[in-house]
Amino acid sequence: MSVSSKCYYAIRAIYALAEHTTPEPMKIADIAQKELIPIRFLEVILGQLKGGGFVQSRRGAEGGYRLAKPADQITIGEIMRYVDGPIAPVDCVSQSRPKECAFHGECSFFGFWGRVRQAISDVVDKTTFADLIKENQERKGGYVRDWTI
Amino acid sequence: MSVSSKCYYAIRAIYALAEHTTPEPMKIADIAQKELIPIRFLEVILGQLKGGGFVQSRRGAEGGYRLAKPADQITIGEIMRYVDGPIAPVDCVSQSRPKECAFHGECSFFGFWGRVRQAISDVVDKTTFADLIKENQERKGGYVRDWTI
DNA sequence: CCTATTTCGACTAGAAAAGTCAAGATGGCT
DNA sequence: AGCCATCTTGACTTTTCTAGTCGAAATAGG
Repeated sequence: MSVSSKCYYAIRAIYALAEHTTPEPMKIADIAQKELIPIRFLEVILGQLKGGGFVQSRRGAEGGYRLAKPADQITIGEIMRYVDGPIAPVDCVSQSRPKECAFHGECSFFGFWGRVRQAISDVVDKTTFADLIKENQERKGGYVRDWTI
Repeated sequence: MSVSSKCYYAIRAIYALAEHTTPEPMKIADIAQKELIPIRFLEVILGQLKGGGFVQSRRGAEGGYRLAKPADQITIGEIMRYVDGPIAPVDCVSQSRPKECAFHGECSFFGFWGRVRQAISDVVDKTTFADLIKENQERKGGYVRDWTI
């Protein structure tokens, strides 16, 4: 029941990009340093995330990465699914590509595993990176400036 | 985020023993056949479960395994933890043996992973094997005879 | 004593995870 | 145009875990 380190790295990389509000893209080396990710491995991961449409890159000097969409439109669950595959304790209760097990419709555990999967989804699919950033600003600063009118 | 097949086998083995209500112990071969578990692998698993105090064994002819305590006193979560280790998406939020990560108290994800772990625990630690058996009797038979007065 | 059965530890093949590396393509800057 | 920092790609390695397998010993009942 645990997330691969690759997946956690991916999540942290996205988080770093989400916190990086200035317009120029963020360099791989900066992300790696901030989030303590092996730089060569991070290259691989960012390449994958680009393929999934989560980040964009700019080459050349002054190049780097930035988010492809606003942080409040990316959930943690999306990234977990994209990097680690379906979120399901056993294959037969996967939402996206359920796999029939040997017990077909007569499995005594189908309902149970379904409830486990739902419990996880309820957390990870309802949390966006914007939510996390806000949560941490509150925790650190004690308050968050609210710009809404 | 998935359970090892060893762990799922262990859960199914316990379930088979819980359903086996006659007094004599149940043979490994019978459990293996009923739950579709490779018999040699099941030997390994039952040995481990015995070490954890979940099952008892009797050797020799007419030997076999039986539960060490009633089915309503064994939760799925216990078995999962015993076989697969702590139930936690990342090591730092494990209840039993949390492992400090490189970010110490300043981790932006600590709260989030904690909520994920809690969501899972809320399901697996509150479901006993007796609950599962009852659920399946209701599903199959349409009703369950209630022997309580 | 004999036999069925459990028990135990060692062993292994294969896959996946985690990370490394080198060489080439690209784009901004001077 | 030329330089250089940076991204891009794909192959490669190393380590760890998974999912078993196997053989021999111990044991209990008949």
